[in-house]
Amino acid sequence: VSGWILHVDLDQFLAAVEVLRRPELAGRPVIVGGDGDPSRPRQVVATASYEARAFGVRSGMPLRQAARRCPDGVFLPSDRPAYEAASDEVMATLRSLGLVVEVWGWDEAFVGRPPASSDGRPLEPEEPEETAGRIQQRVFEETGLRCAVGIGETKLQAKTATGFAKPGGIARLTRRDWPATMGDRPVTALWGIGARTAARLADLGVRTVAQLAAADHVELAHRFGPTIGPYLKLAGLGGGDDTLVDEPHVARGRSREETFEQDLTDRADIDAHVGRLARAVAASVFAEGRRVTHVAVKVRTATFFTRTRIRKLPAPSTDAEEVAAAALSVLDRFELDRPVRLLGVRLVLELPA
DNA sequence: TCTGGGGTCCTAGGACCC
DNA sequence: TCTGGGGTCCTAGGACCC
Repeated sequence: VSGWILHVDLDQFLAAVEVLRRPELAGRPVIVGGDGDPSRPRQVVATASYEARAFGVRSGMPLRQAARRCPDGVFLPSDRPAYEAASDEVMATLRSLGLVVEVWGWDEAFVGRPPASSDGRPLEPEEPEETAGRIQQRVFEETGLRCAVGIGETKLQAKTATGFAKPGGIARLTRRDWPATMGDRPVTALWGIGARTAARLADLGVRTVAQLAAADHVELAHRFGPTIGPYLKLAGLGGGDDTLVDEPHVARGRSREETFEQDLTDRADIDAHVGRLARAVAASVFAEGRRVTHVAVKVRTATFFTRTRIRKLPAPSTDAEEVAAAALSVLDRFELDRPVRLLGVRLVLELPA
């Protein structure tokens, strides 16, 4: 692409989709997550509308806690197919504007203007804010959804700028104003740096973005490895990837996991659930013509102790019964002597030639 | 009022071979 | 018998993101 990278992020995506099909919910605190019943445990908030966030409801919060904070909230079950359909519509709208689109999850995309239109004519130069405005207008017209747009020279700058644009605005962040805008912020303000990495950086005396930008890259490589180490310093400088890949994403794996409302203690139950999960994931990948190379099983006990084991199949498989049998054999390698809270099956997929 | 589900990528260490 | 590297494959776990 030429020039700018834009990052498009849909506002309160799941809640917005729900309000679209139930307009009477507009302006009300809407909380999407689990099966929508906040009286049941072991479910969390997927997305809260801004009205609900005003009550302190956040993503990842247990639904029961959300219900306490926001007793008049409208609790709705998570409806994946609806969100996938809405997401597809948004991405199609972005492409219809002649933009290069790299999809980044349900509710995000990096986009850029190609150097020439599809008929080969060079495009007129345009200020990125103008492009951003057209994106917001068209996405709203076509889908009824609002989005924030960040503008930068790299993906990191654009994505960071989006944080300043929410909700519904446009913001630009460049190499030039990066130090003044980001320098004093904690390193966790950077995409890809979480609490763990921040704690390890703090051991080196690095707490702010400016300190990270000035850190010794040899020391970072030594402490964090040859890939992550150099990336950290680059992130401190606001640099990094500035290319867009508009090929459709090819999934590396697919998984299904389930937290049980009541812990499982009976081995026959555990086997039955693992078999069921394995067959379900296998069916969904075989429906897309993919082959399975590895089968992984995840077990979380009542104490939240979580372990994963994985086995490579002798040859790539398209046989659901073989996958289920492999999952059960992997399960056999666990010591199942504690009540089980969660079971999961993940399949690693062969990359298409 | 304990802690979802679905992903991706990276690193470390052991096994094994030359 | 001991010792050394390098390289690849495999699994487990860590970390992060939406």
